[in-house]
Amino acid sequence: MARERREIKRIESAAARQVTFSKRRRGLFKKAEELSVLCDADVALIVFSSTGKLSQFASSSMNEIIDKYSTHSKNLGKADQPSLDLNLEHSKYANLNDQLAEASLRLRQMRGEGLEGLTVDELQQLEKNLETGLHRVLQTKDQQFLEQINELQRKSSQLAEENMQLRNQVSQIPIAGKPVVADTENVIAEDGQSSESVMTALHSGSSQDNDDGSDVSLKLGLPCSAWK
Amino acid sequence: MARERREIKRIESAAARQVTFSKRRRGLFKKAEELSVLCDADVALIVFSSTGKLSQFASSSMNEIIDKYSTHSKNLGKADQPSLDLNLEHSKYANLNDQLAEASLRLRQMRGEGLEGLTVDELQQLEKNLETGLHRVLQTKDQQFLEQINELQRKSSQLAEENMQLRNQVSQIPIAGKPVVADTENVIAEDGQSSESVMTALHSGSSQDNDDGSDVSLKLGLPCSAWK
DNA sequence: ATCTATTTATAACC
DNA sequence: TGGTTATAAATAGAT
Repeated sequence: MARERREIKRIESAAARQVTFSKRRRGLFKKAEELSVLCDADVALIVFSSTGKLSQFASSSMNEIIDKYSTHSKNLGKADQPSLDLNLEHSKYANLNDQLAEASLRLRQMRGEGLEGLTVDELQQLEKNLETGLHRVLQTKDQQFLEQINELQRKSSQLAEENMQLRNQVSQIPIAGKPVVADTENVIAEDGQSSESVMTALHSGSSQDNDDGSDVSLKLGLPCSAWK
Repeated sequence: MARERREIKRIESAAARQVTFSKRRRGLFKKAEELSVLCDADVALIVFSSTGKLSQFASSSMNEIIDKYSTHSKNLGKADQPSLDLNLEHSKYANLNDQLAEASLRLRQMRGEGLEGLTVDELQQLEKNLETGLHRVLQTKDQQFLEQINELQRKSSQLAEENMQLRNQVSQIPIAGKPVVADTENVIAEDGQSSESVMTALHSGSSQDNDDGSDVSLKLGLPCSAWK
């Protein structure tokens, strides 16, 4: 059931055998439990690895099942007492199961499924919850965008400063020909302007123009993959 | 593992349970044998159907494996029951617990809580889900309002008709004094008008003016508690 | 342990 | 029960 079909025959390599044992054992136990739950069957599974290690599963109690098995061909079906432990475990389990079912139902309803049986009041409550949730999600998203923008802005300022220093250094290298002072001033002016436009976008349209916010990084020449 | 995922939970329909039992039991036994052959393991599998029928598999001899199992159990402690069930119950329990935690987290997030750790992509997915859910909830609510309105309209028409018949009867009772014909005509005209206004509300503002829709029943004199 | 390409198992139908 | 088919799971082999 995989890359290649594997012949059902003893695996010679001890390492491979161990790996397969581990994987298949898990699957076997899972299926044993599923059968017992789905079909209300009593299942007992005992496995000894080739190294002699024991694994076991029993849907109720191993001893109980083995007893039942032993006496099955014989005569008496004796009344076995369900242990206190089992009952307790079962009720805890059932309780958790109920909670999970409840949570799943609510999730489905929030996704807009299974609404048929709801009253108008319930629908309105759901609507309110959804609107609240949506609002908070949008707020959080906005906040993340703002943080990204701030971060990008910080980086760009830093880069601009480094840039200026580098240009200063360059300008001090004696070169025959034209001076570079005018060039440097030009660059500083450009940086100041772009930084200010970012600030503007940040304060005016932050709650609606998030996607436009993403473009800021492009303008700054930083790749999208650098986000988060 | 099929047309649809099936929740691992007791199948209520006896017929379906029987079919699933038969199919899954075959699969389980097949895998038990494969494990024993591939990995040179000693495997014993005992299954009692919900009707009490026994099926078994043992890679060597069932009694031999059971004996080996008993020996192991003794070594691990006299009371073997706790170790068996507890481990299994515990893993089942933990698994359920995980599922519940997952569902709760998602619910919280849909309610807009615990969003701090999410990436922008995750937030946008959440936003999309919320919008879809909200849209479906609104649609369902609208539909219920429409149904209520239709029902109220039907009732009001019926009442109006009864009313007219009653007035007809009343008008035929001989009374000294003024005739009642004019009065009757008046009432009929009023009913026609009110019915038409309901229709108008229904077709024009159904998707936004739901709260106004509730008032229709008040105008018609039906109590809110009669809804649903 | 984690990741895919494949093989199996199997749920819903007949 | 015994097929058929679309899908969900398991898992072999590689990382």
